[in-house]
Amino acid sequence: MKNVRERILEAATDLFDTRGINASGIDLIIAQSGIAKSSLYKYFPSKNQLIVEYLKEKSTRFYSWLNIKLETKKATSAEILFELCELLEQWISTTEFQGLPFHIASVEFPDPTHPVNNCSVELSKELQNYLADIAKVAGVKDAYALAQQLAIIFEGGAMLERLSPGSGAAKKAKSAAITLIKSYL
Amino acid sequence: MKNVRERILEAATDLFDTRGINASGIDLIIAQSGIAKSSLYKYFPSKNQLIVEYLKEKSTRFYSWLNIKLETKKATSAEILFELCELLEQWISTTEFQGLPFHIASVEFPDPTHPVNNCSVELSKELQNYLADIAKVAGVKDAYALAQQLAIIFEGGAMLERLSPGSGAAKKAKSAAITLIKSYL
DNA sequence: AACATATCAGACAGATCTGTACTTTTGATT
DNA sequence: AATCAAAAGTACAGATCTGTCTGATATGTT
Repeated sequence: MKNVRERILEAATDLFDTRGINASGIDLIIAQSGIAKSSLYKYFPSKNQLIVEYLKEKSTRFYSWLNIKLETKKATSAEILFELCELLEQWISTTEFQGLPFHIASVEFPDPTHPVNNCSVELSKELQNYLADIAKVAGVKDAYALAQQLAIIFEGGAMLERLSPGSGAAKKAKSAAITLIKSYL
Repeated sequence: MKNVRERILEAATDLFDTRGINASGIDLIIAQSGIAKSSLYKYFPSKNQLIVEYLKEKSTRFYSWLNIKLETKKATSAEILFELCELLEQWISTTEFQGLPFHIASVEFPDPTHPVNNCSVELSKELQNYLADIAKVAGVKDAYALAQQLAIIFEGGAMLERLSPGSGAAKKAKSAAITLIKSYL
C-alpha cells in the first residue's frame, strides 16, 4: 500500500479533475482515499494547502513528461518547437484530459489575494517561461513574445477541448501554433 | 427605478463577474439589488435559471456590441476579419473584463448534464458559428476551420488576460490571429 | 374608502461544508 | 508480551447555502 500522503493526493486529484475543486468536499476525498479525516488534516493542514499541492504536483508531472519526451527526440534548433507542438497536442487530446488545473483553480478561486489564485497565476507564468526557454533554444529572436502567443493558443485549445471533448480543438491549436512559429523563423 | 427583474439580473451580473458564481449566494444578490428574496424567486424560480439568464444576457450584449461596431465600419471582404480582431482585442482589454462568462460557468459547473454546463457549451459553439459566418463573408474557403482557430486564440487570450490583467495577452492574441488569418487568404 | 396586487422583510428547514476533538484500533518494535 | 506512535472512526461546532413560508407594507384601481 502506498504512502498515506500520496493516497490522499491521488484521490483529491481524481476528484478535483472530474468534479471540480469546490464540489469535492473533504468527506468525499477521505471516502475515496480510504483515509481518516484526522490523517488528512495531519498531512494537509487545510484544504487550501491540499489544493496548492495538487496544483504543484500536476504541474511538475506535466513538465517532467514534456522534458523526457523532448530529450528523447533530441531535436535541434527550430525543430524542437514543432516537436513541442506535437506533444502539447497529445497532452490535451488524451481522454483523461479535463482542462488545465490552474485554469480551473483560478476560476474557482477568483480572489486575487487567495493562495490558490496566487498559485494559479504563478503556474500560468511558469508555463510561459518554459515555452520561452524552448523558443530561445530554437533561436527565436523575440522568444518571449512567441512564448506568450503559444501559451494563448494552447490554453485556448485546452479550454475548448474541455468544453467540447473530441471536437478537434487540440489539433487545430497545433496547426495554428505551427503557422505562428513559422512566421517567427 | 428600473424593472425588478433587471435590477436582480444587474446585481447578479456584477457579483458573478467579480466573485464567481458559486461564491455569490442568493442572500448577497438580494442585498446588492435591494430586492426581497421572495421577489427574486418569483422572477427566477431557481438560482440555476438565474445563472442561465445571466449567461444569455452577457452573450446577447456581446454580439449586439460586436454587430453594431462591425456595421459602422462596413468593411468589405477580408477587411472585416481584421476589424473583428481589433474589436475582440478591445473587448478583452477593457478593465471591467473578468473573463468569458461561459468559461467561468463551465468550470464552476463541470457536470455535463447540468443545465448551466449545457448552456456554456452551447454559447461556446455559438461563438464559433458567429466567427465562421464572418469568415464566410470574408470569402475564406475553410471558414469553419479558421473560426475554430480564432476562437481558440481569443478564448486563450481572454483566459490569460484574466489571469494576469494588463499583461498584454489581448494584444498578443490579436497579432497571432492576424498572422493566422493571412495564412488563410 | 375598500380591495387587489406587488414587494418587502425575515424566520426557518434541511442540506452541506471545513476543521476540531476525542476515543478506539492497528501494527511495528523492543 | 508490553509499549508507543500512526491511523481509523466518528461526533460535533460553526458557518454557509438554496429554497419555502408567513406576515407586514406599499401602491394603485375601482
